[in-house]
Amino acid sequence: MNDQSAGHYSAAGFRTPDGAPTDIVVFTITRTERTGAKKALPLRRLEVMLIKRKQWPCEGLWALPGGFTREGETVEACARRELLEETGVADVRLAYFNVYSAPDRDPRGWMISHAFVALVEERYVASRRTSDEASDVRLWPVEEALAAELAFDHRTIVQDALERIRREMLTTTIAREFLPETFTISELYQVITTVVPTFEEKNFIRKVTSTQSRRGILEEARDAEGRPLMSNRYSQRPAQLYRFTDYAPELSIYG
Amino acid sequence: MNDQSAGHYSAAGFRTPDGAPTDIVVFTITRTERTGAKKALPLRRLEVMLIKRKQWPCEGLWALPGGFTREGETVEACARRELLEETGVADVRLAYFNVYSAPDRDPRGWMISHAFVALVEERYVASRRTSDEASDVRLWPVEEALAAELAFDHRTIVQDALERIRREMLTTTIAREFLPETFTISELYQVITTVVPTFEEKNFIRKVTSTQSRRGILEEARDAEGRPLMSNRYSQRPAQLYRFTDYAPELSIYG
DNA sequence: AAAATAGTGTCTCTCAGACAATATACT
DNA sequence: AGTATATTGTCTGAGAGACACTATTTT
Repeated sequence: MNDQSAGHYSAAGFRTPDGAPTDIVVFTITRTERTGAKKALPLRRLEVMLIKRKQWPCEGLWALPGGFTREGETVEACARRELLEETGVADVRLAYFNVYSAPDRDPRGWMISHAFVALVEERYVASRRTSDEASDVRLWPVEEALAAELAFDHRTIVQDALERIRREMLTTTIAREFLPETFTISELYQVITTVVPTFEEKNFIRKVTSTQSRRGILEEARDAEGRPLMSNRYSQRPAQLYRFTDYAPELSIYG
Repeated sequence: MNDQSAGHYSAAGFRTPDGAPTDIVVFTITRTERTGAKKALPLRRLEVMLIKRKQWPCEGLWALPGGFTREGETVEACARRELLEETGVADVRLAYFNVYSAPDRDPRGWMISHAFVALVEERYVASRRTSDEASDVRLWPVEEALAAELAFDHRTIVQDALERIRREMLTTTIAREFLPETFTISELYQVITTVVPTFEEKNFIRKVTSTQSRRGILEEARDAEGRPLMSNRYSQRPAQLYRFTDYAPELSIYG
């Protein structure tokens, strides 16, 4: 029985977990302007935020940010707090996606970990900094992170998170998390293919724009006088700007 | 610090959870043959398995089956074990779907619960029985269960599980979990509408059968000589039997 | 003028959706 | 024969997909 839990029910004297940590997979898309004077879309790359561990166990290995849930807090509150403490990232949307409970996953003992995923614009992670537990915080290209040796079972967690956002990128409007409020169709297409390299739609603009099939997920951006807002930031000819609506399409395999 | 965890790492002396229980939401579709000699589809109803609690806390209230994870077992193994111990249900597919960690969710202390959902044919739950912890085990029509006072936060958990299977019923082929190996289009349609009452497709047979839009999720059942297998169990004119293929369609809002 | 990217016209094929018509077998 | 359910025929309008063409701006 837990000596701090006097007065609490003991589950028939069973041993209880040594902790309920959280791990947060923070994805961002970095943008690198292409060299040369040509107007062109920037290079985009999907990256994941990792911290270098200072302490045993897995000292010196790169790991996901995260830490132990405290009494009186939900696991989501814990994830939010740890993300801020360890990396300085605040005010992001966190989505819970899985639990990791293999008995040998953590040499410190019996740890059942709760994994969250967050998608952020690059500027949100600009404020990242080191902390007591991390000697370094940096963004890793996802493929590199998956090829490296990470602490604990964090490679599996990153892999699972990646599969999750790939599915959601195609079935929900989470692309908006990586985009400014208004954007061109090319930018949207580029974001989607950055996360899901296998995505290919020939007539993307037609599909996403046509009355029926777009199902109203996008609307044209207009100024106060109702004139279409355009952008020629990445192109010669100005492109129409769009924004996501609040509409959430319902998908079905049956019709 | 946990006195049974001598030799284990202590998370800086933080208090640890008092348990990591699991809760399992078992859905089934009951079939009741309609009275009268007419050939007709049976009445189907979505039901959830609940047990009546024998002990404090929430004594006498209906609750989800579940229990505490033991050292050396994953939360999924725990869910499987508890389901067998408490209800006699074995060999079902369990899907993890959420964690419940509100600090006050369990009067016994700090309990972080892991919720699983299972879809089973009615015959799987025929073997249900009572146990040490449950004075009764029975299937509740889902709407009744959601209107009743359930133990802990189990009403919320059932609600979340229901939303989850409603989404999956339309986006995956989980309908197969409620159907025999071969079935008629009418049976499939009935299963879908039982779980998702708002589902309505006028020309369902055309959609699910046509080359393109069915995306190959169904195939006609045939006998050894290649003749189509038919069933007139629920109809005058025999209906073609189908089975699900292994094909998992990929959905997208972008095309 | 040439290049680069945005967007449109147009054609064909298929599907969605509606409804009528036909098929099968029970009462 | 009448009825209940399954399945097909047929028509129309709309979209998917391909590709050539036009538009706008920079170099």
